[in-house]
Amino acid sequence: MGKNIVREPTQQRSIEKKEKIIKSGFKLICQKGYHNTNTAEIAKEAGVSTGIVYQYFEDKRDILLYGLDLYARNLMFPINNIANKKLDMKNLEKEFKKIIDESVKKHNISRKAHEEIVALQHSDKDIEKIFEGYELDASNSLVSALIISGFSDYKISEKAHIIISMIDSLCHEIVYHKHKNMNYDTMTDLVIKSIIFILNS
Amino acid sequence: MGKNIVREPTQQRSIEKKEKIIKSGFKLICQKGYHNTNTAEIAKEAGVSTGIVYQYFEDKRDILLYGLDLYARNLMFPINNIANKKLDMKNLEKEFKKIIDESVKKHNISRKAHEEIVALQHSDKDIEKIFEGYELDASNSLVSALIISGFSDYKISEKAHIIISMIDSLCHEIVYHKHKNMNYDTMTDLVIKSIIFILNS
Amino acid sequence: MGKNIVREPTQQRSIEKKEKIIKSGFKLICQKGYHNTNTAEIAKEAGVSTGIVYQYFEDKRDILLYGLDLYARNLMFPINNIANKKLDMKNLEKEFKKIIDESVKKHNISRKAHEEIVALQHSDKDIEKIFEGYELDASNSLVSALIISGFSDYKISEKAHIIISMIDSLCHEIVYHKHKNMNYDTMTDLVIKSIIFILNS
Amino acid sequence: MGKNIVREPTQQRSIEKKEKIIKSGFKLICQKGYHNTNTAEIAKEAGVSTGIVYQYFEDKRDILLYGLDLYARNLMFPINNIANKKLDMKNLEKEFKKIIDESVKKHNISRKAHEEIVALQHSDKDIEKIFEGYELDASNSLVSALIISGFSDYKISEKAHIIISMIDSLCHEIVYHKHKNMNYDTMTDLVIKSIIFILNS
DNA sequence: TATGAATGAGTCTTCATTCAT
DNA sequence: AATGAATGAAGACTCATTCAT
Repeated sequence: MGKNIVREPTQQRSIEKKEKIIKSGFKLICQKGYHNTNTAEIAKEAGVSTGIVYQYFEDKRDILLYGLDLYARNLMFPINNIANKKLDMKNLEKEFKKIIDESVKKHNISRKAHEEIVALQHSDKDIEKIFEGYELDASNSLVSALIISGFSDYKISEKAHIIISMIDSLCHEIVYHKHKNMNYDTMTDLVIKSIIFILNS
Repeated sequence: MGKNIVREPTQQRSIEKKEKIIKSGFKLICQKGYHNTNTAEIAKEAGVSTGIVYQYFEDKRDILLYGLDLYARNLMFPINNIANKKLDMKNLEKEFKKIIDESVKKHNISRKAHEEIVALQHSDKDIEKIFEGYELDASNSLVSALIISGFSDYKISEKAHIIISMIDSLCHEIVYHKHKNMNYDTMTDLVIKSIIFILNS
Repeated sequence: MGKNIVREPTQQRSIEKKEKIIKSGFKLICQKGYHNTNTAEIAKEAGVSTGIVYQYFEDKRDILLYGLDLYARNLMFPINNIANKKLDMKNLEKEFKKIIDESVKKHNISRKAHEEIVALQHSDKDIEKIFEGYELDASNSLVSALIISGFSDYKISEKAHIIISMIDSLCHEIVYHKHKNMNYDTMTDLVIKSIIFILNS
Repeated sequence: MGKNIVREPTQQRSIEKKEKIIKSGFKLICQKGYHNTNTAEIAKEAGVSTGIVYQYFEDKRDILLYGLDLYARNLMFPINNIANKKLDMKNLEKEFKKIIDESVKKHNISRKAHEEIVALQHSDKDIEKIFEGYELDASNSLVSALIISGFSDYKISEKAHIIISMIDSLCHEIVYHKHKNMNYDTMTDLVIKSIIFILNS
């Protein structure tokens, strides 16, 4: 009967506790998967009792939602950060090298986490919505940066999407380095050249 | 906790029954997710009793493993099919258009299934291994096709990897069409041109 | 997601098991109250595991509902049994004495049970409905018996209702004998005379 | 498990606070049932903190006990009010009509509350005792009124008990009017006549 | 071989009660 | 005296796995 009352913490210590739970929960979920992580573990990891969790969160899923909100955007779509940044057209290679480097740096989320998060999208409509938003933002972000920088908007959505995909794939390869025989510098170089090629198409 | 005795069926009817369970299990897992599918459902879908499942399979996970083995390679990595195929160098655009079209066609696995399978990789070391193998195979497949077709093997692994990523991303976009405002013909065209650019780099 | 599948037992042993659970559950609920009885106890009392309970019943409440259906009508409204019975108009006192005696005998449900059941009505709309039906049946039962026996139907609903209330109160007093100083024969006699007085009003 | 130290408030403000908690608790328990009302809600309704509740009360049940003590007697047994009142023997019908009307008026406690309170009796020995006292008081009350008014004390306890039961049943019927087709004036009339008949038996 | 009833450990969630401040 | 955050035991329910038939 009637939704549980979820307290919105106002005191500093409470806010910290809530964040601790989100952090611990998100960490464990990323490490072991949502279904393999139980609330007791989350509470223990956060150093609180199981009961308190339900004063800050609707339910287990709610913890995840907060976690995504706090950590996922940047981790999953670091390209968002370049919005409204003007690119130096004379040094496009350098510019994209920088973007890729930053993306790799931001991609400091474990491979497991990344895949778990991707997977969670489809078992939950809300999560799916969140991620569609992130993707759209990333795309728009790049589009606006390109237009500000003077690129024509000819086929710009499609170009942006392909570029983001390429950068994303490259980052995954570099960060998770599944294929030991791959030369990442070579790959990066190839990707950057392709991006510039695409932009000039 | 001693290992369950799992019978390896020899009779035709038994073999069919085992395959039916694998098929039903894989189907349901793809549709609803591994954790949202229980063994009773799988048995029911397969038209067998819950008990019999454990005569053919170690446990629930085992059904999935068999399912992946039977169905995942082609569904997840359709590019595997081009191994040892010689490409017509004069009509590379057409050749890659054909590869992409086939990939899209093979990608007829639902988005849910795809994401579920991706997710499962990280909760299970064995599944992860299976998929690394698939990916490697896909890469090797393309590399060998390219070499047979006369391409130099200069940076060939890296190129193949990027190309596969691009085709994969494109397929997802086309098949799941998350972004309604994207023109897929334009995208396909851009991707093909980039691939050729990469190959000629 | 999707209601649990509740099996309707067909085999004799299963039917017995289901009835055992209902019986045990109803017994415990009557003894200790619905909220003070947990599913583990019910299962233990019935000699089954907790899991099996949920193969036969939707949930804990469902056990109660079945229990009411099986046991409550007669226990709570024993007067139902006189439907379509012709009363001997020459010996009305005897007839009602018999009805009261039978009611008392049938009232072999504990006071606790009775009160718990009454209480449950108001926390559950379905249970309330069930009991309204029982009450109505009891009333109709008496009305029809009276009319068959030749009583005029003048104010017959109101009379029947008052009579049933009186018998009910008397039974409770006799069965639960809260008031030690009460002479039940005297009370019964008074009640019977009042009933006849009412019928002749 | 040592008994909680419960402070007996002496200051005016504290006394008011304690009463506020009792009132709020009793109100909520009557509205939603004892088991569906939690201490946090009671505290909130009373405008105090959850912690303070345990300075005034042993436990949750204790609040209820106080509530019953303060509010239940009159609500459940309005006939108590006629104690030591002399009845006008020439206008007995009018007298009992008045008693019934007052009882109905006093019965302005919701049906839910009434049934909840009845239910609580059997899950708790102390509550049971309290109610037995109330009932006895009601009975004695009527007996004394009758004797003062000149009735013989022949079978007087039994008569009083039956009369109280009849009035109680009538009130419930009128107040909760479960049976839509019942004419309450007719019923009241019948009941009064029966009462007088009983008294004259 | 096959059935499907049965098991019981494990999970999420609630809430009376306590305690640091 | 008061607060309300924190505790943790307990309960309903699920489901992979086993077992009697």
